[in-house]
Amino acid sequence: MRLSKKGEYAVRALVEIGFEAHLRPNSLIQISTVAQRTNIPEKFLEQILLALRNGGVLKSKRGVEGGYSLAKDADEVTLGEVIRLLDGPLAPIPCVSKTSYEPCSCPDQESCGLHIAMKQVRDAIAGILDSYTLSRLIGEVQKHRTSKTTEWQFDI
Amino acid sequence: MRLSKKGEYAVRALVEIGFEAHLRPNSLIQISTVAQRTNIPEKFLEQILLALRNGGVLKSKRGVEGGYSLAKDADEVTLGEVIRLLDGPLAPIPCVSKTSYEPCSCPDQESCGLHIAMKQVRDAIAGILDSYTLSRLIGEVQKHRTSKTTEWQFDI
DNA sequence: TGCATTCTTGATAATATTGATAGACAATAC
DNA sequence: GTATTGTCTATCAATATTATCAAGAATGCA
Repeated sequence: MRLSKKGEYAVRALVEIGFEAHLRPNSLIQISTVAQRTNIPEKFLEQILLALRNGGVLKSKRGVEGGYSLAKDADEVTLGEVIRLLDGPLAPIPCVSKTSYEPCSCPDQESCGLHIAMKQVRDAIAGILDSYTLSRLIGEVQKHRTSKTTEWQFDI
Repeated sequence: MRLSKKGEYAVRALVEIGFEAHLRPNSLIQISTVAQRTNIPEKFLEQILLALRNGGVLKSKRGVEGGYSLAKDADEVTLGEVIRLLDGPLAPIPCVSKTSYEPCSCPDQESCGLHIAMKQVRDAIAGILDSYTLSRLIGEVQKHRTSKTTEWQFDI
């Protein structure tokens, strides 16, 4: 029942990118900067940001002064969307997935107890993650950061 | 965010064992029988049942007429307990796990957006699975089975 | 133009996890 | 004492995960 590092890094990087956009609208942020601030291996982060770009969450610009920025407003990006992009379906087992259903090996799905229970789990997870927007996340982070350390604000 | 085959098989096997106990109290059921009824590879199932036994969910008896049965009442076994035994913590990331916490690599956990969100996911998953008893599951399965096919009852 | 910068792409390596199999061993009932 | 059934340990193949490398392509600027 684990989120992969990819999914974890994706969310943390997005928060950083979204936070930057919040501080300096229309600015771009480089992979290397995000990697430094988040402790994510740079080359690995590269792949992740690319996936987010291809998934329509980020947009990018190459060359000097290039970098990444959000492709849409932060309140149109959900955690569910991000995690699905990097980690695939949210459902604990494929036979309860809405977005990518696959039958399981049990003799009869209708009477399969696991199926019945996991449908509820799936709905709970999707309910939380699909309604959790990046902007909400950034808001929470901001609250913590600004209340805790002031010098941080100048550190950027 | 996936449940492993081990976890999946464990639940399905337990339902089968519990169902048997419900039909014939004090009876034992053999690995091979469970394997046949559930389509689970027998030798793999062996390991799983062993883990459940060592975890206190099942008890066993060797030799002729031996087999497995529940070690406690079906309404004292929860899905959360079973899945933790086979798959480890329910938490999507270790830094929000209550049963086996581990710090993550993010610069500051308190202000980590992922942390904040995943705590909610963890609570939702645990809330469902830790209150979902085996007896409830068996009840659901029984409803489906008896309402759907009658011949099945004699098939055992 | 040429050059530095930055993202893009594909390949590859290292490691961990998963799913599964094999075989020797121990207990039980008859 | 023998057939049956669970116990335990080792091992394996396949796959997924995590991460790195290197060559390439776009961009801006001198």
